[in-house]
Amino acid sequence: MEIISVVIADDHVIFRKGLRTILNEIPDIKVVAEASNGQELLDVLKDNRADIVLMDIKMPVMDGLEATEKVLKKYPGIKVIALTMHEEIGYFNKMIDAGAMGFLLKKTNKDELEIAINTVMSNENYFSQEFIANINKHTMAKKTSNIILSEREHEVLELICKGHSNVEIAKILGLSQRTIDAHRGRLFEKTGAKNAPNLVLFAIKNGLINA
Amino acid sequence: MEIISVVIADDHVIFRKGLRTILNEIPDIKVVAEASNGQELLDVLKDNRADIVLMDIKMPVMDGLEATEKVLKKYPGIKVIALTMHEEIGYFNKMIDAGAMGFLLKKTNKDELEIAINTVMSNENYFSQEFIANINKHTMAKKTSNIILSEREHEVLELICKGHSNVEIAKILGLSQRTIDAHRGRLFEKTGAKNAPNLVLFAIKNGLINA
DNA sequence: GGTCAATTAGGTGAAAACACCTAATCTTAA
DNA sequence: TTAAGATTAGGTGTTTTCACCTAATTGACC
Repeated sequence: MEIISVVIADDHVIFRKGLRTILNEIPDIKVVAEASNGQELLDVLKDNRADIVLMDIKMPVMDGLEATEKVLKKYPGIKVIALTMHEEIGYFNKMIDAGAMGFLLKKTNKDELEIAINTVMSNENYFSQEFIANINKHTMAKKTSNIILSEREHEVLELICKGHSNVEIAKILGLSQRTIDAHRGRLFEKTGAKNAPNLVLFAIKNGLINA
Repeated sequence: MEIISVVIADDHVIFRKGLRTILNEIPDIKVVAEASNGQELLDVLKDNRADIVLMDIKMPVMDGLEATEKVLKKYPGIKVIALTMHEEIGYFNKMIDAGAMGFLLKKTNKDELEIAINTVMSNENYFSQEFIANINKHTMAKKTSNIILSEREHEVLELICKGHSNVEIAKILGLSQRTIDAHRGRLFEKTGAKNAPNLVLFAIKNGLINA
């Protein structure tokens, strides 16, 4: 069995230390480098061969989404496992599109880390149980992933999230209230939401607006 | 100089490991125990003398707020330092009331940890720079930090965020619609929101609900 | 050239939200 | 013990939301 080289990308030094400590307890796994954001990750990968990147999503300078795309473009052999907080579940599809092969919650443990790393090393996807549970809940309820909003709908959604009424939005966009009403209705249809708060949550979960 | 005994309370094992690793690198500091929630913390304190508790706020079973109150009631000599994510800034005042003497962001480092621990050991408060900066930003913008919601208000807010109507919330809580209406009105007053979407954003920005 | 989706906009009407008011009860703190 | 805040609930009335319709225009795609 060969040694598996892991690079950690996370902006919290405490979390990196903890992850490194735990991973180094696992035989055949070695943490070769750490990075505190996507840009740093690209830099350290120039000097370090890596099999796995454990990637946080929210990072300053360059986030995990962009970093995943760039890393996989330059180093297609590297396998990216996303490490996400509960709240960032909305990024699931985006990270899949970017090429991530695994998804773990940050409250994971040594055993799951070992399983996840071994699974993706054999070219299979690994998604944590709790994560799948949440995804299913979302997809069941509102098929989050398939929803594609038009530009106008997106625009209206943003203004709704900011707390503007239909009349206000109409004024801002220079349209009739009835038009905004129609867009809103279509947003409800597409997202499965039944009122404005539902829409706000949807938008935040899917990273459509910055909270 | 005596050895400072530290207990860590956080539900993320990776974070605990990282914190322990970093703290053990500091001379005169020793991590004597870990707990994954408030209840466990109370249990481990029965068998371990502690000078400092590094306390996460969001924890299952018993959160950091309740745990801080109970710990300080039983062991008034212990100093609690809150370790918080960016989003939990809204709990600042509550933790102060509960008796926390320090506040650190989870993206802190070894040097700041050392300073914070030494500061509270000499009976002074320690609040991280970024934390103070954020508090100010919020207070400037909308006095976020001063806003303290009552239990009921918090409960109603959560249900509003989930997209429930007043009638539904009334049914869920077994109250009159008018009562929910009153609570909602008070939420508007306190938060400065003017409609439900505003409330949802407020709640998410202050970590009051999990998106 | 015809179909499809997006964008625009209107009518109607029920339901919900939101504003502004009073007021009783209860707990907690000064 | 009084004052303050939390929780409860009602009255009244305006505004907004949301549902369910139709329908014209535009641009894209096959």
